[in-house]
Amino acid sequence: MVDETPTVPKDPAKVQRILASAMHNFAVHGYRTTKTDVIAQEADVSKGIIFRYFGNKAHLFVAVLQQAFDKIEGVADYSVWHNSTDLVEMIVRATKYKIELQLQYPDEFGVLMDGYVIAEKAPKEVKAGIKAVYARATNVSLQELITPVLDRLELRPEVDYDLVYTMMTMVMNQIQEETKVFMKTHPHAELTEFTEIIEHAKRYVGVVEKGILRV
Amino acid sequence: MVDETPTVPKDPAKVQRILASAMHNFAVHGYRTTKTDVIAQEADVSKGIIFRYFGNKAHLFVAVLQQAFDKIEGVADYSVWHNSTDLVEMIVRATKYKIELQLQYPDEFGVLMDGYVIAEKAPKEVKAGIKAVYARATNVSLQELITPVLDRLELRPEVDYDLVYTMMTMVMNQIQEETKVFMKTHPHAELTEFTEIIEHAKRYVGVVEKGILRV
Amino acid sequence: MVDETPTVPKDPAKVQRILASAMHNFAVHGYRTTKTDVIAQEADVSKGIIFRYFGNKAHLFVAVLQQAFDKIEGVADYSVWHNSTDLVEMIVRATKYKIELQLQYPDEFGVLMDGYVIAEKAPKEVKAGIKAVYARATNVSLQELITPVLDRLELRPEVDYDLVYTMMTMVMNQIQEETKVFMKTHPHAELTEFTEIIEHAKRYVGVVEKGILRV
Amino acid sequence: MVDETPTVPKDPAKVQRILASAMHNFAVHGYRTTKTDVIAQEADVSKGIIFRYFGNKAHLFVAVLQQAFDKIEGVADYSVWHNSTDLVEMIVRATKYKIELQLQYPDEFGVLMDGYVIAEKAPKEVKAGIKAVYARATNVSLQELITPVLDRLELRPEVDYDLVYTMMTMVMNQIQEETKVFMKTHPHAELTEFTEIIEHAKRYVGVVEKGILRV
DNA sequence: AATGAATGAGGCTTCATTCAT
DNA sequence: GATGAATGAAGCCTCATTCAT
Repeated sequence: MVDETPTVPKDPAKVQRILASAMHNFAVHGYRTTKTDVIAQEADVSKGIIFRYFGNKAHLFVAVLQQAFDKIEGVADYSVWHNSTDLVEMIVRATKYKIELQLQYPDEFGVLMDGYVIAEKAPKEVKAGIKAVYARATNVSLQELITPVLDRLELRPEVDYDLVYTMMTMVMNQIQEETKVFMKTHPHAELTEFTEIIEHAKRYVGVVEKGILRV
Repeated sequence: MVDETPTVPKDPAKVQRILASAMHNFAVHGYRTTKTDVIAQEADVSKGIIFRYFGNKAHLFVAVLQQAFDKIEGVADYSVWHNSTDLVEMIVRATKYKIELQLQYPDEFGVLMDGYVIAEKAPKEVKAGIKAVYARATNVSLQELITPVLDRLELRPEVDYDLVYTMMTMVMNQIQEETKVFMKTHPHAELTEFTEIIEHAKRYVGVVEKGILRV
Repeated sequence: MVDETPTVPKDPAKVQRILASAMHNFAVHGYRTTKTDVIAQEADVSKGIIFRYFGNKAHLFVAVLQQAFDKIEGVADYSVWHNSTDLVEMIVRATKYKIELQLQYPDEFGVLMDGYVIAEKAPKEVKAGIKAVYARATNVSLQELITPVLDRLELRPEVDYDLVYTMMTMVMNQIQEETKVFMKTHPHAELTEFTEIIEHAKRYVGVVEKGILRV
Repeated sequence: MVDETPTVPKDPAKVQRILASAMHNFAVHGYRTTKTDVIAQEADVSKGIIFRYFGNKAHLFVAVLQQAFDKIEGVADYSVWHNSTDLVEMIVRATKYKIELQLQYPDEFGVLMDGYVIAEKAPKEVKAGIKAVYARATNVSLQELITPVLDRLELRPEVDYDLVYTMMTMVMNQIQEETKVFMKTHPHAELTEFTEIIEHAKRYVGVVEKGILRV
């Protein structure tokens, strides 16, 4: 990894305004449709400074992606996940927490959500950068978070931890999707309005635990 | 629904070649990266005719999306889904069938997969069109396909059909994802090479049916 | 050598107008200072067509250089040089002829004159192209044109053909320089107004033949 | 002569560093390709001061050109030229001396060499300035240096001093060119390696004196 | 009706110049 | 007076769309 723009002193306030503006635009409009002019304008900086700070649009995108990760990662409170006695409690906590994050950092979530999708279609200059960010970011695996909870449970013999991990991922994805949909129709919703989704989460995990069939 | 270009007589053969070429390009490169020049060239058609037939690139994309749906929809053999005695059998049949479709119509699947993602970021002219297509397409619900099977099962009291439907959707999405990943690394794979994924499908439905916990 | 822009049909009239406009601008203003907008405007074509035809500014410059060579080469009448009985006659003919060419193709001469100078400072993409043009162009050497004349002369023993060739090159360069200066102050001069320069040429060759010292 | 920036107190050390840095960059990369950032950086000076001291890039270039002249002029030892008994001796001395200068001040020579070429293509703001420098610089004419030597020689009747002067200029130009070529392939050559070029110089002057024809 | 060459608005990027500190 | 971060005009190039043939 080469530092793209060797040592350009950066005004942190401006860097943040640029990243915020870019974050928002990339999240809402995607990579290609976002114009550097607009980013500059919304960040209340000159167009030139973007290139001074980030080299080019592609690098800016990668920086945005990285910041999205860092921000989410930085505020992530894994204790929320760990100290649960059962999967339902865990999914409830996790869901609440994730929704809160999403309400607080909607653009960061937006960018991360389709960052990988974008990577495929993106000019190859961005591709590598994006993949690098994602690679660096996959340190904390959901699997190891679930493990302690599973250790307290007695699983059916044909069920291994990997299977549970995958099932929980499915549930999280589903909740994520429901959240996304709800947020689109209720942009200014607060956590309390998501009770229904959390109820869903419980039911999904209920199925994962006990199945749908009467014994 | 607006008819894009009022009354233009169209050569069906050319329409098909254009749609096929556009389908492939949109699937592989995405909307913005795909160039009308290339579409025209691969369709062995003049560039002008694309605009005469479809008005503009956005409309063409919507038409492509529509055709993707129609094609998939047209070949869909719902009997495959219906006549199953249990969910595992159903998911196995469905998965096999879906993989076959994907192998046969990779571009159609590709376009449909990120059509909705694209919709968000797309110039608003396309947005409505895409949504319309997806709206029209959700007629045949997975739910009603599952229902006959569920009617034969005895469910736990707190489980309703909607819940099962959602759980099965999750499983299908997961399988879809696994298939996509596998196909990227094995572009010319045949159905027989997907046995592992089908095994996964079975296990996922197993969990949905019986849960992970030892009774 | 790769054909830069595979098979773009070109309107010869426009190609010529572009080349002419570019030729003039490059000759007068140099590579960097010349703007593609201006070239297009003066050629009465759209900006886009320049890139359609020539790929980019660098390729356009090389094409201009090549055409300058071709044009000069194409009209070059080497018999003018050959059939001379002595060096003075030869230089007179050659000078007249070269002046005529310069009056007729001032821009071509201008471009060729500092093409090599430009090459040094030019973006490296142009560099190779320019060198290639010059390499291709050095087929007919001045040396072999002079040789037949020299064969008829009796040279002093310490003088070889190479020396004479170099001396004649110096004289040609000097005449070239004088012509350039004169043309700058008399842009619309005709051949008859160059008699003084031709007289100079005679005197220079006179010195080359007989020296300045009284025997 | 316009004083570019009326009355700005200048730190002589910085002025020199700027001029040196600019000299080198202009010599190596040419006017357009040279960036003020790089000049400032290499001069270990802020970019702002360049504009405070020199007004703009164009004026800086003129100043550089002027300094190149002054430096060369300042170290020029005309006695080298004067006290020669014949032209060959003179050209040998002169050539050696000029090569030494060139080895010592390559950038100054480089700038002067294509300063005039640049003048033509330069933004007209510079044009006048450059011409002014060259005009001021041609005070000491080669002609008057040669004159004393010529006074000792007996010339053929049709040969006047002007003619000799021009012939000697040609020779000097030729030598200059050969030197330039040699130095490009041998950047760190020392004077002793230029013996061949000096031999050439002798031969050229030999021809100027005695001609190529056997009497 | 079809063609595909031509158009030009619009995007990214550079770099001389300014000006707040 | 000096600094160097910030500015934005200006340049190159792309590609959806048009229109003469």
